[in-house]
This record gives sequence, C-alpha cells and structure tokens, in this order.
Amino acid sequence: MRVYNTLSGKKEDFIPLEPGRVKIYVCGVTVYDYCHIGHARSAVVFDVVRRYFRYRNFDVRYVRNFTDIDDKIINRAKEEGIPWDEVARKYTEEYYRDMDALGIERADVEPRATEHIPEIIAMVKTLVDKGYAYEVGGDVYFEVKRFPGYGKLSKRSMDEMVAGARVEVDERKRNPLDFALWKAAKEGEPAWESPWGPGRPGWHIECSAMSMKHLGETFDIHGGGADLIFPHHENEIAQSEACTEKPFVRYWLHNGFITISKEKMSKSLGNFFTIREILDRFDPEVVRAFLLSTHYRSPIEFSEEQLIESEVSINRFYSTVMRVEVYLERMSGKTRKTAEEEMLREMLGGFRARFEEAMDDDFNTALAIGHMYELVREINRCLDSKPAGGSARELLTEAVEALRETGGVLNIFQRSPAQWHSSLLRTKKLPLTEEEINRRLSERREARRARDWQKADRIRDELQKAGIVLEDTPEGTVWRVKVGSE
RNA sequence: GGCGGCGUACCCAAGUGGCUAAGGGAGAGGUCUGCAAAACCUUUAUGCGCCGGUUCGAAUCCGGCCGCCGCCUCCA
Repeated sequence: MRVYNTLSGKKEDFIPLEPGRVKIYVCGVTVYDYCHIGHARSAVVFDVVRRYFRYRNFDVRYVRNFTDIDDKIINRAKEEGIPWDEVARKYTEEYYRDMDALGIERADVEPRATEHIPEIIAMVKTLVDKGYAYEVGGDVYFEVKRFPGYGKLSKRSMDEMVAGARVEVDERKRNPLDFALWKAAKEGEPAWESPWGPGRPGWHIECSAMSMKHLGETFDIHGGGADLIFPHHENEIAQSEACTEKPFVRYWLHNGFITISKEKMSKSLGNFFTIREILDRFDPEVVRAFLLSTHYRSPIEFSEEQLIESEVSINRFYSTVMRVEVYLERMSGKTRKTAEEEMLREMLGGFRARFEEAMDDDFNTALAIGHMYELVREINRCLDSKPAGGSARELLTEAVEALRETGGVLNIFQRSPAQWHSSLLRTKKLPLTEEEINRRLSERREARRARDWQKADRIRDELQKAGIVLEDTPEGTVWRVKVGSE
C-alpha cells in the first residue's frame, strides 16, 4: 500500500510500526455546533481508510477524539444560557446522530479532553521541566524556537511565519508563534486545578496527550482535514516530540476541503450546509458516494447537481441487483451458455485485484468506484444475453457478492433494492405508501392482462407524476422511485 | 509578500513517461418493448489551460505565461 504523507510531501510505501497492526488517530470535532458536510468528508474518508485496512486484514486500532472544552464551547454556553458541559453533551449527541446516519463506524476509543486532564497536566509539566515551555501568569506557553523541527509538516520556516504573521501579538509571549498549552481561567470559566493555578488545556495539547495515551508515543497514522496542518498538527508534533524525544507520527494524512462556488466551505464564510440539511433531502449512501467520488486529497465542489448524479449512480447499482434478483427467480433450469457470460466471468476474475490496486494507491476511491461500475455494466450485458443454468446463476450471484463486499469498504451497496427504494420513498417524501403502489400495480396487471393499454398507461402516468417509475419486464412489473431528472 | 495545490469532453472525474485518455451524468441515434422504462450498442477530447524545451516517445518531466483556489488567524 502507498499513502501520501504530508510530512514528506509524497506517496510512500505504508509500513506499519508493528507488522499486521495499524494505529490511527483522527482529529474529531469540537462539540459546540451542528456538523457540516466538511466534517462529514473527513469522517467518511477516514472511516474508509479504517475499513480498507481491516479489509486488508490489519488489526486496526482507531482513535477519534472529541474536544469538549474550548473557548467556542464556553462562548456558545453564554449564548444559549446553558452550562458549558451541557453544550458539549448536546452537540456530542447531535454528532452521533449525524455520523451514525452517514454510516460512520464508532471509533475503538473516543477520548474527550475533559477526561484526560491528569495526562494533559503531566505532559505540560514535563515540557516545563525540560525547558520547552514557560509559565506566565497562570498560562503556560510552548516556546516554539526551542523545537528545531518546527515547521516541518507545514513546510515553512519560523522566519517566514513571523514575517507574514497575522497573529495578534501577545506581549507576554516570548515569540508570537508560541502557543498555549494551558490557559488560566477567568472568573466564572470552567477550571481544573493545576501546578499553575486553575485553568483549562489549550487546544493542541489534548490531541498529543490522548493519542499517546491510547496509541503509544509513536503511532502509524494521524489524520484530519487539511486545515489542521497548521497550526494544530504542527504544534502537536512540536510538543509531542519535545516531550518524548521520539518521532510522534509516521504518516500524516489530510483530506481536502469541500468548496461552494470554488471557495472553501467554512463556518466563518457562512457558506456551509449542515449534514442534517442534506440528509433531509438525500439518502446517506448518496452522500457517501458523493464524498468518495473524488480523491480524498482533492477539493470537491458541493452542489445539488453532484448529489443527484451520485443518487443516479447508486440507483444504477440497485437497479442492476434488482434485475439479477428478478432474473434468477425465473431463470429456467436448462443450460444456455453465452459469450457475455464468459466476458463477465473474465471481468469478475480480475475485479478484486483492480479494486485493491486502486485502494492501495493512496485510497483511490474514485478509481475503485469506476471499476465497480464497469462490473455493473458487464452484469447487465450478461443479463441481456439471457444465459441459463447453474453456472450462470453462480456467476451472477458471485458478481453481485463481489460488489457488495468491496462496497462494504466504502460502506455503500449494503442494502437490498427493496430497502433502497423504500428508503428513497421516505427521503423524497413521496405521498405514497408501498401498499398503495402495490395495489395500483395489481390493478394495472389486470388491465394489461385484458390488453386495456389505455388504463394501464393511465396508471403508469399517474404513478410517474407521483414520482414512481414502472418497468415491465418479461418476469413481471417492478417499481422504482424516480431519481435524477427522469 | 511567503509557501503549496489545481486547470483532462457539455458537466463531474480517474489517469503522473509508452497499448484504443477509466468510470458516471447529460445530449443524439439505434436494439429491445403493446407503448414506455430499465438495460445494452454506437456516438460526443487526433487531444489533456497556453507557449517553448527534454525524450525514440509527454496529459504525465523541465521552464515561462495565463486563470482558479488554499494555507500563513479559529476551521474537517
């Protein structure tokens, strides 16, 4: 496997610290507001990274934190007039609601900053004792110029940064780039006792303390959004390596941003969509497919049109599975070989290797999905050729199974066509129940049997207007929810 | 100002030295169908922002130019 390491700026062979095991830490969220689609991208991308390592038979230990104490949480608490820990609790719950819906698996360990205060204090103390940090009036700062490697991740020198600094100058800091490890509490703010007086941890220190506690002083992969490279991850490296005198992380992985009209989606620009706004109108599987349709390091433009395209793609998969199901139910027992059957067999033979080759190359999900749809087309070609017999049955079943299995790594393609369509019925808020649709279907079946095409077409048109498409096949009539611009 | 990235068909998007430049969407034509739908087939980039260069050979490497974006402040 090859992964792009932000630290080296190139793709590298992935060699785990311990053979067969991989330890991953991903920066989660600060729980002070609803998550937007950018948070979803990061969550989905690293969820897939984790699933792929597992597919590759690695023993994966996956840690993702919650920042549950921070200035933003304190401010939010003031705004809402509720205690700060109530804010954290509420938005942690909302996080789970969104991420569970998106099919993001829970991490093996989900540490919270407030549950690691002793570890954080111990680490800050070590840094002070070693002379990497200094205390000023109850605040403790990391002294950046004491750490020679500072800037190695974000590829800048300290001089450049100081020169172009837009950082507000704090007179108490020895250098504008020095960052807070511990912040003294102001009147009425949440606080924990420490050797420097009551206060709370700075933002960066929690990730160092928690990742090292749960994964060790050196671990394999640290991930997050590209906006965390500087200063967050740069600072994590400085304080962690200063503390342990060991390399902190072997591979740094960063996902690209979501853009709207080519501009980065962000809280401050206000051009963001929350996950639940999107899930109100699109199926979670569609959102995942959308987020994985572009390589994880590239920017991805968010638009309604793109989501609809993804919906059409996913629908294509389930339509094909439905075709296979219906076909196999009625397939005659006689054997009938076709050339297309052989072509499918051949394509299926190399399919997993192609999938793995794509994913091995820095998690190229876009290419992997491309291979999946090539297989979908070949399945359809095979069905069109109307093969029959046990080996054809086995082949079609295996092909669908291969798509489900590889789809499992991306957590797509996991439902039945019936589940997909009944879910679409709800997502699109169609004013029809499945019972009603089936009733109309049997009415139409009678009409067609009587060759009353007018009535049959009328029923079809009515359903079409209500968002349901009918397909008459030799094996009977099936219904689907209308997607895209049909 | 410093550092970095991107520019592939009507749209999205893979491809980073060598077979016909994946895949999806949209459009057009066709096969199938009672008619449709779905599916399949054909078709839509002699060319990968522009100009040079390296090479037997470049979308892919190098240089310049144009355009877009990101980071340097909280941010996934």
